[in-house]
Amino acid sequence: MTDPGTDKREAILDTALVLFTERGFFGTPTSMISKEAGVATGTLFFYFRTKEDLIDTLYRRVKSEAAQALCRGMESETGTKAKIRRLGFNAVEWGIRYPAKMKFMEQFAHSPFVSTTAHEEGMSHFLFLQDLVKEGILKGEIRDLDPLLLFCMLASSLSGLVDRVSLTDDLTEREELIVQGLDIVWHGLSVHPQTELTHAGSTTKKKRCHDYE
Amino acid sequence: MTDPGTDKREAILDTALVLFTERGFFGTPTSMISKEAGVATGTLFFYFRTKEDLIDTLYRRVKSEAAQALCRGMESETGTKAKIRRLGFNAVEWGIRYPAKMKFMEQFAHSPFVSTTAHEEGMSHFLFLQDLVKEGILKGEIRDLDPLLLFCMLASSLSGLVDRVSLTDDLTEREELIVQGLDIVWHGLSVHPQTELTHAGSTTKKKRCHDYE
Amino acid sequence: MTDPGTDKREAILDTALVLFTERGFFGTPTSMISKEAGVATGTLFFYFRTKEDLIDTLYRRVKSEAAQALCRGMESETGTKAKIRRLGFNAVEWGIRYPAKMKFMEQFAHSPFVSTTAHEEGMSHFLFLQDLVKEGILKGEIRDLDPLLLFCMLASSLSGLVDRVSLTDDLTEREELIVQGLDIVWHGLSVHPQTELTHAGSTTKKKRCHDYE
Amino acid sequence: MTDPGTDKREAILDTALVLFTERGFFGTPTSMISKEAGVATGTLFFYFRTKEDLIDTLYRRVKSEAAQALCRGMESETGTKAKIRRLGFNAVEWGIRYPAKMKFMEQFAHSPFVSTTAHEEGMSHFLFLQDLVKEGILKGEIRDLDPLLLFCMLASSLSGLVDRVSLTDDLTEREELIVQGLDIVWHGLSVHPQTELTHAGSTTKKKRCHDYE
DNA sequence: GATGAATGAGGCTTCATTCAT
DNA sequence: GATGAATGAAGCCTCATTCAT
Repeated sequence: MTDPGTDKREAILDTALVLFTERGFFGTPTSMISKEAGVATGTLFFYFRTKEDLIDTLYRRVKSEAAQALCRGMESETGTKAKIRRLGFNAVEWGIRYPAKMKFMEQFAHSPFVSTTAHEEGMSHFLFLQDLVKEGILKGEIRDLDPLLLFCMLASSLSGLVDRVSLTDDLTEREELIVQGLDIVWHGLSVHPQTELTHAGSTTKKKRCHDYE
Repeated sequence: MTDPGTDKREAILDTALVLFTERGFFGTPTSMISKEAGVATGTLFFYFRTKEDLIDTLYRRVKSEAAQALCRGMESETGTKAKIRRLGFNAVEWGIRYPAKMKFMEQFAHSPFVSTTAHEEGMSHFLFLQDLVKEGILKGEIRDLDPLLLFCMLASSLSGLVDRVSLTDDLTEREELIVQGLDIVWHGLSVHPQTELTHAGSTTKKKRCHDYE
Repeated sequence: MTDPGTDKREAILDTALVLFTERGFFGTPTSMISKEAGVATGTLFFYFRTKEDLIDTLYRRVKSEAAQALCRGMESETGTKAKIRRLGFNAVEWGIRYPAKMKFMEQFAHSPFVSTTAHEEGMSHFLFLQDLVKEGILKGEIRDLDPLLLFCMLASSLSGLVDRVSLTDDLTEREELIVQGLDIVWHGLSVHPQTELTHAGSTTKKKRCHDYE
Repeated sequence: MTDPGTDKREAILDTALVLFTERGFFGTPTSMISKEAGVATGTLFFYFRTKEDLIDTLYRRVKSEAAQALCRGMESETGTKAKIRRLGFNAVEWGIRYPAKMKFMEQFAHSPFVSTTAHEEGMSHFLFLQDLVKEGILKGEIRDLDPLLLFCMLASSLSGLVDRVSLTDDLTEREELIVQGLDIVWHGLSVHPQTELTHAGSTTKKKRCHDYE
């Protein structure tokens, strides 16, 4: 059913992702990757010219996948607030569901082992976020500050939110934290933070969700 | 004046800090450290039992130094807002002034090469931030949300701010960005964000600064 | 026209010859040979059991070809002097025309990668040279010295001559050098070197050539 | 007595020389060299940056040593004939005494593993031979042919002579062959080959030697 | 006949660490 | 305290060869 020629390549990529995040780039011998992936040492170097080529490919793939996850359902949202909320939910959901990929992105975001071109390509997937910010400013919904600053703080805040949410396994608590976190984010960025969430501490999820709409 | 026997130790630590941030832990051979520091290979292992011992020592030192920098002038501030503002300024200033140390902290914050005890010791220096948040909540100045969430988002936001500020060399622009960034942070966390900055895009720095006081 | 099944075999042999001389035996991966020859990796091992089998086949072929080139027109020459002159011209001409093959022979003449049997077979093609020397001795035209010594010095001298001639691209100069070189050789070997070339530096080719006849 | 720090370096060089000539450059793993030399793998790379650095060093050393051996006693000889005779004896003697070094020079004379600068440096040691040839031409003792040609053929002839002499272990036969070979060389190069050796086949060594003087 | 993905032993080199001086 | 030659385990990568298609 699956392309047999691609199976090993995929196995290597999957294994490498986990090992790299657990042990770092230099901490993970290629021999360990191939052994864990169930292939021969040579096979790894058949699909990837070098160890760096492997991490580069991995980086591009994860970045692109993350960007796509962030966009999910975005087009059906209308206002900037709704879009940011959707973005935040997507981000947190993805970060929680794929902790290894999340960690991988954080760890290698500024890594010298990832080539400059891969870094740039990875960054390009997220340009739509800057557009989102700029659009919000034009619409008068987001404060008229440096767009790049808004983008940086939006991104880092979401990352901090994922960190916090990851600390608990309770789904209800998670939901609660996400709502709180996104509210903080929106308060920080928006022009009219008066329309803030007032029942942050409540447990009636449904209701809170309406506040966003 | 200085203990001559400690000079070499210091030289090793200073050199290692720079090299580790530039090239990573595994990317920096101990031989390179000793050569750059102007000592023999054996000397490094006289002062530090292993390479990991060296990075551990470095980590403790930088973390402690960073924490101290964050606190500077904190005791003279009264309100929570003022304290957070002071904290933000301190953070950005330190991050800009010691980019190597900043990068070191980011890079090794979750590194497996730093021992667990060193990580814990490093973390303990920043507990006062959580106290600050809790105190703000009690005083009704910070929103009554999960304190750990507030802490995480405060920390990550400041980190994002430093990232953005580091992208420019223009001192005036930096000042502007810091003011904007801290304003966003405060808006996100505070109970009454109505007292917001309204002329963010203006060039009248002085005035904006007064808004904070 | 040509057997399509043999085309690939020939392509492999041709490519291998060039690559082996350019890069040596160990410096030339079989994968490089097959790629340059435009065939798959497996194909090479269909025609040649091992890499050593390939070089063995190559060695036999080149040696045999070289021997044949040396003999060209030999039967029509009568005296020993004329035969040696013809031999010399043939040798230099072949060495100049097929530098890759020449280099190949020099390089693998004592190589352990070529099997002993191939070496012996290759050597056998040149036994006629020893016969030539012995015949010359019997006829009183070549000095009565150790025949094997005469053979060794004849061969090495011709090799040195090719080396020198290869250094220039000018055809006239080449011709001149060949004549001079063969004269030196003949002076060294012959019983009556009194009939020597006297106008070595002149440019009147034709005349000098007559001296040989 | 001997410098202990240089012992290992020398052991590596000596071992490498033998192994390289026996098995070729690529056929000799560095691990084999270090094991045979009785040092650790790392030690080889402490003294030589790379495997190529090792062969380069070896090449320079052997070439320089060979050149020096060729010159031995040269200054006390007066005529060109005597000098060439001395040269020939020196060459053969050295080639016989150090067959590994001889083979090394032959094998790597055109090797791509030896750097261009090492090749040039090696060649420079033998420039005096060209001067010798030119001087002989000026004195009217050597034929007025292309000096570079004379040099090439002198060198290759001596090499062929060593090859032949190496085939026997009998000292008397060797002496005989050397005398014969040098006579052939001199006949080839000299202006007046009439003064040739006439008793080449005789066994009275002493006498033959006088013929040269 | 022909292909090329897959194998795994083995090569070159690095580097943390030791220890005699 | 300080040195640096010496060690050898381990890492990245190559490549001759096989085999299912």
